[in-house]
Amino acid sequence: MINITFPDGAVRQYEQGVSALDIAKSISEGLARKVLAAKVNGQVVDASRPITQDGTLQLLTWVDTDGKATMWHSSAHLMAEALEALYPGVKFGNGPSLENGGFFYDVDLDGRAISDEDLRKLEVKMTELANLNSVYVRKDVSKADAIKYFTEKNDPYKLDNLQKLEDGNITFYTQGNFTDLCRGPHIPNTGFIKAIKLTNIAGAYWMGDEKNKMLTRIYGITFPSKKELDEYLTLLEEAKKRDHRKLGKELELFAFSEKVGLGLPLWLPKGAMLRERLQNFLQKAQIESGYLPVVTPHIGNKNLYITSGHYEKYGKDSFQPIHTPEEGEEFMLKPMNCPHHCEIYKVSPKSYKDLPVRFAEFGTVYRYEQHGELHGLTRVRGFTQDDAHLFCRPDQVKEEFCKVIDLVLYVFASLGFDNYTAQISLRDKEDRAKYIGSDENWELAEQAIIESAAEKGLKTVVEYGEAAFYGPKLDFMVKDALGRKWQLGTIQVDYNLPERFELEYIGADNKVHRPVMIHRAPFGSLERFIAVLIEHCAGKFPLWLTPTQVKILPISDKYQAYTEKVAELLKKAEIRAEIDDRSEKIGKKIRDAEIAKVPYMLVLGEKEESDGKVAVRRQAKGDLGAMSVEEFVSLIQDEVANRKPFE
RNA sequence: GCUGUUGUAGCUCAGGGGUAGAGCACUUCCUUGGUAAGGAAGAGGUCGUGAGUUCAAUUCUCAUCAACAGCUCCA
Repeated sequence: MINITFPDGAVRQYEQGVSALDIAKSISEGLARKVLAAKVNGQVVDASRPITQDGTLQLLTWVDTDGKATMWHSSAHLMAEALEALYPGVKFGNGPSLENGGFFYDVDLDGRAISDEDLRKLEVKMTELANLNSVYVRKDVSKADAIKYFTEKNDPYKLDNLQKLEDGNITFYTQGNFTDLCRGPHIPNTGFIKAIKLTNIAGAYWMGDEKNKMLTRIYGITFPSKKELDEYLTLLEEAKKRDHRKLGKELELFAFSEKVGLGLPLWLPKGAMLRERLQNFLQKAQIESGYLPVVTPHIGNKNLYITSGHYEKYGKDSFQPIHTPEEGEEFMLKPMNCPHHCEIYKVSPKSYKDLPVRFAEFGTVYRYEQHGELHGLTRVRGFTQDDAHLFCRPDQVKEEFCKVIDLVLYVFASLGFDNYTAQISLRDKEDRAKYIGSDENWELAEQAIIESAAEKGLKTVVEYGEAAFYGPKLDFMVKDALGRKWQLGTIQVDYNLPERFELEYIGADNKVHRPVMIHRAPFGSLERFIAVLIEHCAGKFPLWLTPTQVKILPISDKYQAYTEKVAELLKKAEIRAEIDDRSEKIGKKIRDAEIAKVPYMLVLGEKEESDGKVAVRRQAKGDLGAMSVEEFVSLIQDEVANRKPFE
């Protein structure tokens, strides 16, 4: 007999070799019908796997993240089975479940194109196969047998995968007529898959390497019932409504023009003013924290970037140099502010007493981003970084770094961003050739980041290979409406550029020393930050940022004089108000203001004029009743001063 | 850059080998209406661009540009 400990702490005895499914059945048949997989001693396994020794057990159902992931992974196998039935000879790459929900399978269709119509046929086939309740059967195989199987099947990708696996550690899973190389686990049988939606088709390089063949990637998602699928589809629709590209157009914040150029955003008046408020907000905080504003030009001599190393690394990803007609000198559109700031540092000799110095600039930079990468405001070719470079003594690095973390967290908190991930981005463990500088300096920089993050009690994840070429980073990652991850704030410790630019200061020992540089940008770029902000608040900006704070809605033009008087009072109180004096009914004016997501509406008619009041309506909430203009002004000013989120 | 999809009015979209349509927005007129759409009339498009097939192309074919989804990249 073995002892099984349940999540609630209860311990029960079972016969050795009992499966999670058996245990579920012993509790209730109903539960057994819902079990997708099991977590035994913290490891997710098939519910049918025999348990041979004492341990903890958690039965995984649809409510568990691991349960969902298992179901989606099994769905990928189901799709593969359907593909093989419809397209004999199809070759399979990898088919995992996805963190954001669903699964994909990369397949080689041998040049055949697949259309949306084909996806519908594939869904039908999958449903047909799912209804057969085929059991997912696990089988240990030797490497030789596995190679034989896929050689006969003529599947080079599976053979590729097999190469990396060790003998004795290889399993096949078979359901119905389909067998796959897979470590599992899987759901008990295909019957659990009740609702299927194949969402889209895209290309993907084999093993993620652009030198390899591009396979067809088919995305899908499945659910244990039709109802859940419908809910998912509704949620997707809602997410699309938050898309900053859609809202940016609707709210007249920014636009793009083919004539101006790809990835070069045009800020419309409302967007530009919002941007400026954001900029002023941060500038104020920075000045309070001892930053010194600097301004540098939009172009710089190519030699500047050769010195920094950016030219060698990113020359191809920059706009090509501009040549001066007389001297033949080469100038580049500024892709980074740091080299300029290094030169500012060098303008005057520095003493250890001068440090740290903190140069801040809302610097607009230009990068030749790959055509296919351009995406709304999140990935553009011209953007403004809320950049600053801190030059400090080695003994000051940690303190300065911690202060920057505080600033980033202050910015995020002020805007109600709480779903971020703090990511420590380190060097690639294998490929060190991508980076400049000595191992010693890298280790110092990495240590400084890790220690500072720990000191601030930040919950972090470590990602290897995500560092900048000159140093490691602490990145603040946020997801957009459609679940895509973007880097916003970033803090980087850099021992390398000071060396390349030969930056110096005179120490207390009267000797020459090298400062350490911290690169940092709490927003990252204003463009990307605003994009994420738009999606975060679904276009309903906090009152302190929103372009139009108040819409004044007279009932009819009889109240024009009173309307103008109210507008004048609001203007004096620095409240951004607009009058809707169209010859429309009040219902229409309200509807339009609601759709424009204007936070406050003032309805002005006979009653208000005679009482000297305003009838206040809050967007999405409705009538708040009448109050005096003074009361309304202090209501607004209070909300602005506290930087309340819109709700 | 790669793979796939799309490209019709300011916006959202329908249509289809015989040179175009809806709703919203816009303009004018009527209406002066109390918390999410009052009525009427009007204006607006060489159907992304270029070439080919055809008596005829916005519709079919090819190329090109752009947008979208994903991959690769991201100082």
